[in-house]
Amino acid sequence: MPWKDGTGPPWLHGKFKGCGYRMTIPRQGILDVLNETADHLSAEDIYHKVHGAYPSIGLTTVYRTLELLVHTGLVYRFDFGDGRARYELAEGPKSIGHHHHLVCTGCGRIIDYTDFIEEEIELLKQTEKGLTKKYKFRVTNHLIQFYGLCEACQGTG
Amino acid sequence: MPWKDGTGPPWLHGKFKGCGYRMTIPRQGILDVLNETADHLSAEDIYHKVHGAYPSIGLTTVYRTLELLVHTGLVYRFDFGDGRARYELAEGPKSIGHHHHLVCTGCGRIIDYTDFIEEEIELLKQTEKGLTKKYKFRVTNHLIQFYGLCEACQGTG
DNA sequence: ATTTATATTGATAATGATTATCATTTCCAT
DNA sequence: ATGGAAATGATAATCATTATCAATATAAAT
Repeated sequence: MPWKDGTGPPWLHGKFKGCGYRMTIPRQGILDVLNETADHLSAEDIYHKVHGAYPSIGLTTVYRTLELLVHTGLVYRFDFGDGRARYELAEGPKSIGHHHHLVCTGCGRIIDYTDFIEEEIELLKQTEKGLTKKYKFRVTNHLIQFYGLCEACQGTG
Repeated sequence: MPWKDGTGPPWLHGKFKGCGYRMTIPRQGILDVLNETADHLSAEDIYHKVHGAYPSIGLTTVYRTLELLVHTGLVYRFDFGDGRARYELAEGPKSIGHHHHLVCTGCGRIIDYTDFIEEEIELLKQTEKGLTKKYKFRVTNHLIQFYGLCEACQGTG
Protein backbone atom coordinates (compact mmCIF):
# COMPACT_ATOMS: atom_id res chain seq x y z
CA MET A 1 0.00 0.00 0.00
CA PRO A 2 1.47 3.34 -1.02
CA TRP A 3 1.67 5.81 1.79
CA LYS A 4 0.30 9.17 1.04
CA ASP A 5 2.16 11.00 3.70
CA GLY A 6 5.66 9.95 2.86
CA THR A 7 7.19 13.06 4.23
CA GLY A 8 4.54 13.77 6.79
CA PRO A 9 5.41 14.81 10.29
CA PRO A 10 5.08 12.51 13.24
CA TRP A 11 2.34 12.90 15.78
CA LEU A 12 -1.31 13.61 15.41
CA HIS A 13 -0.65 15.61 12.32
CA GLY A 14 -3.18 15.89 9.55
CA LYS A 15 -5.17 12.88 10.74
CA PHE A 16 -6.98 10.90 8.14
CA LYS A 17 -8.63 13.47 5.97
CA GLY A 18 -5.57 15.63 5.91
CA CYS A 19 -3.61 12.64 4.65
CA GLY A 20 -6.16 11.78 1.98
CA TYR A 21 -7.63 8.84 3.85
CA ARG A 22 -11.30 8.35 4.57
CA MET A 23 -12.67 8.20 8.04
CA THR A 24 -14.83 5.13 7.89
CA ILE A 25 -16.90 3.24 10.42
CA PRO A 26 -14.30 0.56 11.03
CA ARG A 27 -11.53 3.10 11.43
CA GLN A 28 -13.60 5.21 13.77
CA GLY A 29 -14.54 2.12 15.73
CA ILE A 30 -10.96 1.04 16.13
CA LEU A 31 -9.89 4.50 17.21
CA ASP A 32 -12.75 4.52 19.70
CA VAL A 33 -11.61 1.25 21.21
CA LEU A 34 -8.08 2.54 21.53
CA ASN A 35 -9.34 5.76 23.03
CA GLU A 36 -11.49 4.05 25.63
CA THR A 37 -8.87 1.85 27.17
CA ALA A 38 -5.66 2.31 29.09
CA ASP A 39 -4.60 -1.25 28.40
CA HIS A 40 -2.08 -2.51 25.92
CA LEU A 41 -4.29 -4.23 23.41
CA SER A 42 -3.24 -6.72 20.79
CA ALA A 43 -4.76 -6.71 17.32
CA GLU A 44 -7.04 -9.53 18.33
CA ASP A 45 -8.08 -7.77 21.53
CA ILE A 46 -9.08 -4.79 19.44
CA TYR A 47 -10.85 -7.02 16.97
CA HIS A 48 -12.99 -8.52 19.70
CA LYS A 49 -13.88 -5.17 21.20
CA VAL A 50 -14.73 -3.58 17.87
CA HIS A 51 -16.75 -6.61 17.00
CA GLY A 52 -19.10 -5.87 19.84
CA ALA A 53 -20.13 -2.58 18.31
CA TYR A 54 -19.78 -3.51 14.65
CA PRO A 55 -19.96 -7.26 14.09
CA SER A 56 -19.27 -7.00 10.42
CA ILE A 57 -15.72 -5.76 10.84
CA GLY A 58 -13.12 -8.37 10.03
CA LEU A 59 -9.76 -9.09 11.57
CA THR A 60 -8.02 -8.18 8.35
CA THR A 61 -9.41 -4.69 8.51
CA VAL A 62 -8.22 -4.33 12.07
CA TYR A 63 -4.69 -5.24 11.06
CA ARG A 64 -4.82 -2.98 8.05
CA THR A 65 -6.17 -0.07 10.00
CA LEU A 66 -3.60 -0.50 12.73
CA GLU A 67 -0.85 -0.55 10.15
CA LEU A 68 -2.22 2.66 8.76
CA LEU A 69 -2.55 4.27 12.17
CA VAL A 70 0.96 3.28 13.13
CA HIS A 71 2.35 4.60 9.90
CA THR A 72 0.61 7.93 10.22
CA GLY A 73 1.84 8.16 13.78
CA LEU A 74 -1.56 8.17 15.45
CA VAL A 75 -0.86 4.87 17.16
CA TYR A 76 2.22 3.30 18.68
CA ARG A 77 3.06 -0.34 18.26
CA PHE A 78 4.94 -2.06 21.04
CA ASP A 79 6.61 -5.41 21.39
CA PHE A 80 6.86 -6.77 24.89
CA GLY A 81 8.38 -10.06 23.90
CA ASP A 82 5.32 -12.29 24.08
CA GLY A 83 4.98 -12.75 20.36
CA ARG A 84 2.15 -10.36 19.65
CA ALA A 85 2.25 -6.65 19.04
CA ARG A 86 0.41 -4.23 21.30
CA TYR A 87 -1.11 -0.95 20.28
CA GLU A 88 -1.68 2.33 22.06
CA LEU A 89 -3.13 5.58 20.96
CA ALA A 90 -0.21 7.89 20.45
CA GLU A 91 0.28 10.98 22.46
CA GLY A 92 3.23 13.12 21.65
CA PRO A 93 6.24 12.79 23.92
CA LYS A 94 5.42 16.13 25.47
CA SER A 95 1.86 15.20 26.25
CA ILE A 96 0.58 14.40 29.72
CA GLY A 97 -0.32 10.85 28.85
CA HIS A 98 3.07 9.91 27.45
CA HIS A 99 4.62 7.08 29.39
CA HIS A 100 7.27 4.43 29.26
CA HIS A 101 6.98 0.79 30.20
CA LEU A 102 8.31 -1.55 32.80
CA VAL A 103 8.16 -5.10 31.50
CA CYS A 104 8.27 -7.91 34.02
CA THR A 105 10.16 -10.81 32.51
CA GLY A 106 8.71 -13.10 35.15
CA CYS A 107 4.97 -12.78 34.60
CA GLY A 108 4.77 -10.47 31.61
CA ARG A 109 3.02 -7.70 33.51
CA ILE A 110 3.38 -4.24 32.04
CA ILE A 111 3.60 -1.21 34.27
CA ASP A 112 3.24 2.25 32.80
CA TYR A 113 5.20 4.98 34.43
CA THR A 114 5.07 8.68 33.86
CA ASP A 115 7.26 9.78 36.74
CA PHE A 116 10.88 10.73 36.28
CA ILE A 117 9.97 11.64 32.75
CA GLU A 118 10.83 15.31 33.06
CA GLU A 119 14.56 14.86 32.96
CA GLU A 120 14.27 12.05 30.48
CA ILE A 121 12.41 14.24 28.04
CA GLU A 122 15.03 16.91 28.37
CA LEU A 123 17.84 14.45 27.80
CA LEU A 124 16.05 12.76 24.93
CA LYS A 125 15.53 16.08 23.27
CA GLN A 126 19.24 16.76 23.39
CA THR A 127 20.08 13.25 22.29
CA GLU A 128 17.74 13.45 19.35
CA LYS A 129 19.26 16.73 18.33
CA GLY A 130 22.71 15.21 18.43
CA LEU A 131 21.62 12.15 16.47
CA THR A 132 20.02 14.31 13.83
CA LYS A 133 23.21 16.24 13.40
CA LYS A 134 25.62 13.33 13.44
CA TYR A 135 23.69 10.70 11.50
CA LYS A 136 21.35 12.94 9.52
CA PHE A 137 18.66 10.81 11.09
CA ARG A 138 15.27 12.42 11.52
CA VAL A 139 13.84 11.07 14.75
CA THR A 140 10.07 10.75 14.85
CA ASN A 141 9.63 8.57 17.88
CA HIS A 142 11.42 6.77 20.64
CA LEU A 143 10.95 3.62 22.64
CA ILE A 144 12.09 3.16 26.20
CA GLN A 145 11.41 0.04 28.19
CA PHE A 146 12.85 -1.31 31.39
CA TYR A 147 13.01 -5.03 31.90
CA GLY A 148 13.18 -6.75 35.22
CA LEU A 149 11.10 -8.42 37.90
CA CYS A 150 8.01 -6.94 39.47
CA GLU A 151 7.47 -7.17 43.20
CA ALA A 152 5.44 -10.36 43.00
CA CYS A 153 8.03 -12.14 40.87
CA GLN A 154 11.04 -11.29 42.98
CA GLY A 155 10.15 -13.81 45.63
CA THR A 156 9.63 -16.78 43.35
CA GLY A 157 13.19 -17.90 42.68
CA MET B 1 12.22 -25.55 30.58
CA PRO B 2 12.95 -24.72 34.22
CA TRP B 3 15.43 -21.93 34.69
CA LYS B 4 18.18 -22.67 37.06
CA ASP B 5 19.09 -19.12 37.78
CA GLY B 6 15.76 -17.83 38.91
CA THR B 7 17.26 -15.19 41.11
CA GLY B 8 20.49 -14.77 39.23
CA PRO B 9 21.96 -11.39 38.52
CA PRO B 10 21.81 -9.81 35.08
CA TRP B 11 24.87 -9.47 32.94
CA LEU B 12 27.65 -11.85 32.19
CA HIS B 13 27.42 -13.29 35.62
CA GLY B 14 28.07 -16.94 36.28
CA LYS B 15 27.94 -17.97 32.63
CA PHE B 16 26.89 -21.50 31.81
CA LYS B 17 28.77 -23.60 34.23
CA GLY B 18 28.03 -21.27 37.08
CA CYS B 19 24.36 -21.63 36.29
CA GLY B 20 24.53 -25.39 36.10
CA TYR B 21 24.39 -25.57 32.32
CA ARG B 22 26.81 -27.42 30.14
CA MET B 23 29.03 -25.68 27.64
CA THR B 24 28.52 -27.78 24.55
CA ILE B 25 29.72 -27.54 20.97
CA PRO B 26 26.51 -26.01 19.65
CA ARG B 27 26.38 -23.47 22.44
CA GLN B 28 30.01 -22.56 21.97
CA GLY B 29 29.49 -22.29 18.24
CA ILE B 30 26.52 -19.99 18.65
CA LEU B 31 28.38 -17.81 21.11
CA ASP B 32 31.31 -17.69 18.69
CA VAL B 33 29.07 -16.51 15.88
CA LEU B 34 27.60 -13.82 18.08
CA ASN B 35 31.04 -12.82 19.23
CA GLU B 36 32.46 -12.52 15.73
CA THR B 37 29.90 -10.19 14.27
CA ALA B 38 28.75 -6.66 14.86
CA ASP B 39 25.55 -7.24 12.95
CA HIS B 40 22.11 -7.83 14.32
CA LEU B 41 21.55 -11.45 13.46
CA SER B 42 18.27 -13.28 13.36
CA ALA B 43 17.95 -16.85 14.58
CA GLU B 44 18.14 -18.07 11.04
CA ASP B 45 21.19 -15.95 10.27
CA ILE B 46 22.91 -17.54 13.22
CA TYR B 47 21.77 -20.97 12.16
CA HIS B 48 23.34 -20.55 8.74
CA LYS B 49 26.61 -19.27 10.12
CA VAL B 50 26.90 -21.97 12.74
CA HIS B 51 26.02 -24.53 10.14
CA GLY B 52 29.17 -23.66 8.26
CA ALA B 53 31.35 -24.80 11.12
CA TYR B 54 29.12 -27.53 12.50
CA PRO B 55 26.71 -28.85 9.87
CA SER B 56 24.95 -31.15 12.29
CA ILE B 57 23.49 -28.38 14.40
CA GLY B 58 19.77 -27.92 13.90
CA LEU B 59 17.64 -24.79 13.85
CA THR B 60 15.77 -25.97 16.91
CA THR B 61 18.95 -25.98 18.93
CA VAL B 62 19.74 -22.48 17.78
CA TYR B 63 16.38 -21.24 19.01
CA ARG B 64 16.71 -23.15 22.25
CA THR B 65 20.19 -21.89 22.89
CA LEU B 66 19.25 -18.32 22.14
CA GLU B 67 16.34 -18.58 24.53
CA LEU B 68 18.73 -19.81 27.16
CA LEU B 69 21.27 -17.11 26.46
CA VAL B 70 18.66 -14.40 26.58
CA HIS B 71 17.29 -15.72 29.82
CA THR B 72 20.65 -15.86 31.50
CA GLY B 73 21.35 -12.35 30.29
CA LEU B 74 24.31 -13.21 28.08
CA VAL B 75 22.46 -12.16 24.97
CA TYR B 76 19.97 -9.42 24.20
CA ARG B 77 16.98 -9.97 21.97
CA PHE B 78 15.72 -7.04 19.97
CA ASP B 79 12.63 -6.44 17.92
CA PHE B 80 13.00 -3.91 15.15
CA GLY B 81 9.53 -4.37 13.78
CA ASP B 82 10.28 -6.59 10.80
CA GLY B 83 8.79 -9.73 12.23
CA ARG B 84 11.91 -11.52 13.32
CA ALA B 85 13.90 -11.17 16.49
CA ARG B 86 17.55 -10.11 16.41
CA TYR B 87 20.22 -11.16 18.83
CA GLU B 88 23.33 -9.49 20.15
CA LEU B 89 25.94 -10.55 22.63
CA ALA B 90 25.19 -8.64 25.78
CA GLU B 91 27.55 -6.17 27.24
CA GLY B 92 26.58 -4.50 30.45
CA PRO B 93 25.26 -0.96 30.17
CA LYS B 94 28.51 0.34 31.59
CA SER B 95 30.64 -1.46 29.04
CA ILE B 96 32.32 0.18 26.10
CA GLY B 97 30.37 -1.79 23.55
CA HIS B 98 26.97 -0.91 24.92
CA HIS B 99 24.91 0.93 22.37
CA HIS B 100 21.40 1.94 21.49
CA HIS B 101 19.68 1.71 18.11
CA LEU B 102 18.32 4.02 15.51
CA VAL B 103 15.69 2.21 13.46
CA CYS B 104 14.85 3.61 10.04
CA THR B 105 11.17 3.06 9.43
CA GLY B 106 11.73 3.65 5.74
CA CYS B 107 14.24 0.98 4.80
CA GLY B 108 14.68 -0.94 8.04
CA ARG B 109 18.31 0.00 8.43
CA ILE B 110 19.67 -0.18 11.95
CA ILE B 111 22.29 2.26 13.13
CA ASP B 112 24.12 1.65 16.38
CA TYR B 113 25.15 4.66 18.33
CA THR B 114 27.32 4.92 21.36
CA ASP B 115 27.65 8.67 21.54
CA PHE B 116 25.61 10.77 23.92
CA ILE B 117 25.43 7.71 26.11
CA GLU B 118 27.30 9.23 29.01
CA GLU B 119 24.48 11.44 30.17
CA GLU B 120 21.94 8.81 29.29
CA ILE B 121 23.59 6.26 31.52
CA GLU B 122 23.64 8.70 34.36
CA LEU B 123 19.98 9.54 33.92
CA LEU B 124 19.01 5.93 33.49
CA LYS B 125 20.77 5.04 36.69
CA GLN B 126 18.74 7.60 38.55
CA THR B 127 15.55 6.56 36.83
CA GLU B 128 16.11 2.93 37.65
CA LYS B 129 16.72 3.81 41.26
CA GLY B 130 13.46 5.71 41.37
CA LEU B 131 11.55 2.91 39.69
CA THR B 132 12.93 0.38 42.10
CA LYS B 133 11.82 2.45 45.03
CA LYS B 134 8.38 3.38 43.74
CA TYR B 135 7.29 0.17 42.05
CA LYS B 136 9.49 -2.31 43.89
CA PHE B 137 10.60 -3.27 40.38
CA ARG B 138 14.08 -4.75 40.06
CA VAL B 139 15.46 -3.49 36.78
CA THR B 140 17.85 -5.84 35.03
CA ASN B 141 17.97 -4.30 31.59
CA HIS B 142 16.69 -1.48 29.46
CA LEU B 143 15.84 -0.91 25.84
CA ILE B 144 16.16 2.39 24.06
CA GLN B 145 15.44 2.81 20.38
CA PHE B 146 14.88 5.84 18.24
CA TYR B 147 12.62 5.55 15.22
CA GLY B 148 12.73 7.80 12.21
CA LEU B 149 14.13 8.19 8.74
CA CYS B 150 17.75 7.74 7.80
CA GLU B 151 19.41 10.16 5.45
CA ALA B 152 18.71 8.10 2.35
CA CYS B 153 15.03 7.73 3.15
CA GLN B 154 14.34 11.38 3.88
CA GLY B 155 14.37 12.33 0.21
CA THR B 156 12.01 9.65 -1.05
CA GLY B 157 8.59 11.10 -0.20
C1' DA C 1 -28.48 12.06 -10.47
C1' DT C 2 -25.26 9.03 -13.08
C1' DT C 3 -20.88 7.71 -14.18
C1' DT C 4 -16.11 6.74 -13.27
C1' DA C 5 -12.03 5.98 -10.84
C1' DT C 6 -10.26 4.94 -6.55
C1' DA C 7 -10.38 3.44 -1.63
C1' DT C 8 -11.90 0.26 1.48
C1' DT C 9 -13.53 -3.93 3.04
C1' DG C 10 -13.89 -8.94 4.47
C1' DA C 11 -13.42 -13.98 3.65
C1' DT C 12 -10.05 -17.01 2.71
C1' DA C 13 -5.71 -18.85 2.00
C1' DA C 14 -0.75 -18.40 2.46
C1' DT C 15 3.39 -17.16 4.88
C1' DG C 16 6.87 -17.59 8.07
C1' DA C 17 8.91 -17.26 12.58
C1' DT C 18 8.80 -19.65 16.67
C1' DT C 19 7.45 -23.80 19.80
C1' DA C 20 6.09 -28.35 21.08
C1' DT C 21 6.90 -33.27 20.64
C1' DC C 22 9.64 -37.16 21.15
C1' DA C 23 13.00 -40.52 20.34
C1' DT C 24 18.02 -40.49 20.49
C1' DT C 25 22.46 -39.19 22.04
C1' DT C 26 25.74 -36.99 25.18
C1' DC C 27 27.60 -35.99 29.44
C1' DC C 28 28.46 -36.00 34.45
C1' DA C 29 28.48 -38.20 39.03
C1' DT C 30 28.58 -42.18 41.20
C1' DA D 1 31.05 -48.89 33.58
C1' DT D 2 26.35 -47.21 34.50
C1' DG D 3 22.20 -44.72 35.80
C1' DG D 4 19.95 -40.52 35.11
C1' DA D 5 19.56 -35.95 33.86
C1' DA D 6 20.60 -32.74 30.10
C1' DA D 7 20.93 -31.71 25.43
C1' DT D 8 20.07 -32.50 20.69
C1' DG D 9 17.76 -32.65 16.07
C1' DA D 10 14.05 -33.99 12.84
C1' DT D 11 9.51 -33.26 12.36
C1' DA D 12 5.11 -31.47 13.01
C1' DA D 13 2.18 -27.99 15.07
C1' DT D 14 1.03 -23.21 16.38
C1' DC D 15 -0.23 -18.79 15.70
C1' DA D 16 0.34 -13.90 14.57
C1' DT D 17 0.53 -11.46 10.57
C1' DT D 18 0.13 -10.76 5.27
C1' DA D 19 -1.26 -11.51 0.65
C1' DT D 20 -5.00 -12.32 -2.54
C1' DC D 21 -9.06 -11.02 -4.71
C1' DA D 22 -13.73 -10.23 -5.60
C1' DA D 23 -17.26 -7.19 -3.76
C1' DT D 24 -18.68 -2.78 -1.87
C1' DA D 25 -18.56 2.03 -0.75
C1' DT D 26 -17.06 6.63 -1.52
C1' DA D 27 -15.59 11.05 -3.68
C1' DA D 28 -15.13 13.65 -7.72
C1' DA D 29 -16.57 14.72 -12.35
C1' DT D 30 -19.90 15.01 -15.60
